[in-house]
Amino acid sequence: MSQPEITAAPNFIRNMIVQQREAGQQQKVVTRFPPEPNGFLHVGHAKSICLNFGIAQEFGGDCHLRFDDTNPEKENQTYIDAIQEDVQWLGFQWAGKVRYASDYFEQLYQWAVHLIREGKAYVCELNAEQMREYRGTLTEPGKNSPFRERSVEENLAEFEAMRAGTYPDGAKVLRAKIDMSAPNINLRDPILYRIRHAHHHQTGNQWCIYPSYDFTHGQSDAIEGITHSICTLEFEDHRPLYEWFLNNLPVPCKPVQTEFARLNLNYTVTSKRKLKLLVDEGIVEGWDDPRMPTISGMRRRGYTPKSLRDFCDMIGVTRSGGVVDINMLYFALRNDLEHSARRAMVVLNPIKVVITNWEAGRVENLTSPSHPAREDLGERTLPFTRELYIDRDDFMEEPPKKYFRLAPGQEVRLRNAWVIRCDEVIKDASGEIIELRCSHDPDTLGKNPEGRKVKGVIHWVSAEHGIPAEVRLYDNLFQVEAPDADKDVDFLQHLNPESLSVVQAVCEPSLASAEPEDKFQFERVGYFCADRREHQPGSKLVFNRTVGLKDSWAKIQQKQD
RNA sequence: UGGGGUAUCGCCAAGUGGUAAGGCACCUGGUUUUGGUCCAGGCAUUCGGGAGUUCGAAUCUUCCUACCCCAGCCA
Repeated sequence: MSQPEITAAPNFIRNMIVQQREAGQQQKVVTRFPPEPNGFLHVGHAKSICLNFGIAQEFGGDCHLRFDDTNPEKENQTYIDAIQEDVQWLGFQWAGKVRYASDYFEQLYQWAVHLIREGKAYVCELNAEQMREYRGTLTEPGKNSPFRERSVEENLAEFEAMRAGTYPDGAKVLRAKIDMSAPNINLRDPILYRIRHAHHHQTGNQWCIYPSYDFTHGQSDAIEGITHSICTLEFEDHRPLYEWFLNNLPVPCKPVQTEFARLNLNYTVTSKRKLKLLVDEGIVEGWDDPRMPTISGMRRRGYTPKSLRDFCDMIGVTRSGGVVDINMLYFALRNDLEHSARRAMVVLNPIKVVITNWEAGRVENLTSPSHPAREDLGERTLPFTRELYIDRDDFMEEPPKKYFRLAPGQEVRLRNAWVIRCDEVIKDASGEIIELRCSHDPDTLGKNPEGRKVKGVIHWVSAEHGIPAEVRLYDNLFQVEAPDADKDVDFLQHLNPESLSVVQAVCEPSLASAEPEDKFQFERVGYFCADRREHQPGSKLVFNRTVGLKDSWAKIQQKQD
């Protein structure tokens, strides 16, 4: 059986590259994925990763991993390590070594000096508040800084003094001299360098001035020979500035910036600030909490790299900003897991069943394929005994119409085993059902009973052989489609109080040897993944619910209500 | 009210002057020892709105409307 392939549709960026190649303009393709190491990567980054690495792959080019590390106060090595792990886990490998914008600090400094010499940059001593006033507003032009016309010599000396550590944080900045009345605010003499007496994770205490994003990104692209600098829409306004630097500096080449719409997913927040808040406030257990839309969270939840890649292929790449339905993600997930996950029977909410016409002590070792369509996955043994557990959901004392499961006097198929009939319901003093007494039809193993149709099939586990496991049932972290849509309502108000519930389940014995990150379909229930951090084979079993199976019975029930 | 963008089915998205692909979701049937998977079928006389050009427009022109981004010494 082959797995259905989801292939990337052509998009405007790929089309552009194809056209460039046909026109003989751009033979080589070099892209880059440029995260700032100030947080963990999330599903939105996955889209960018798949795009940048995917294009390089498709056109036989390279994709670099470059940390955009120009703000030492917010960045650290933990993020750098996590980001690399995430990219590789997703299935991509960058060309050459990991790169850092900070590798280019000296070159950037020299280029800043070049601009000063050309009379295109100056040291400004306006403080932050004054700077804001001078900048003007969206509708009013700004006005020139009183420091704008300093001499080249003075600017050179001042900039050198900035680098030398002569001034405290915030005292002065280096600005480009462009146009304070430009309708595009980014062109109103943007800041090139600011003073930050901070330790940098890569360059240590070598620098106390740090270049801004705008002064760093395009030039870094040029240094690396990037041909296509792909970024999200909010940087579109920066493109004139990106090009201004490339046009005014002796750079080795001129990369071209192209923007696409970032991913929005309903029931999800994808803002680093908000994700960090969830972590810092202890609302989730960390960046890799299985409820987080971070790549590491999704990994721990049980997503496969392929499911994420498929999802990115499905949603496409455009310039129109929409909101993708999370069901698309779930589809890509289930689609991959359906094919790759081994099957197992696990009872989440056990109720005891006694097979009255089965001798105590008798054990029948039944077997079942680990996957209905993949012999290569082997089979497992399912011991059948007099006492079993089934799920409480699979029994109803007063079943509604179309309920195919177990009910008094009604028959049901035990998956991979016999058909049983419920003869008696045992309750405790409070009226709660504690046991079902059933009889099995010994002539129904591997074949249908004669003369009657048994439609329902339920899963079960031997009470004697079943093994306990902690099962974590995850659901959406937010209960509304757009948690951060309303600026006046804190997005935390929309947290789903039932995003996690923990149950003690009983598993079929084969699960005892599951390794961390092994993925299973608990038949009729959903897909589960042995927890990467806490699951211990043979001793402490911990499974995370990745996503439930589609449940058409639930739909029927809803309609009946 | 300045600048930059975007508008095609509930959602994503092809389409670039020749008469609306596909996927998700949803709905019908069929198969099935998972109410899963799979299979078959259905699901935009219409492309944000108006006017115009044309034999012919989602695609061209024009006017309008809605929404998104920008006033960090963040990226």
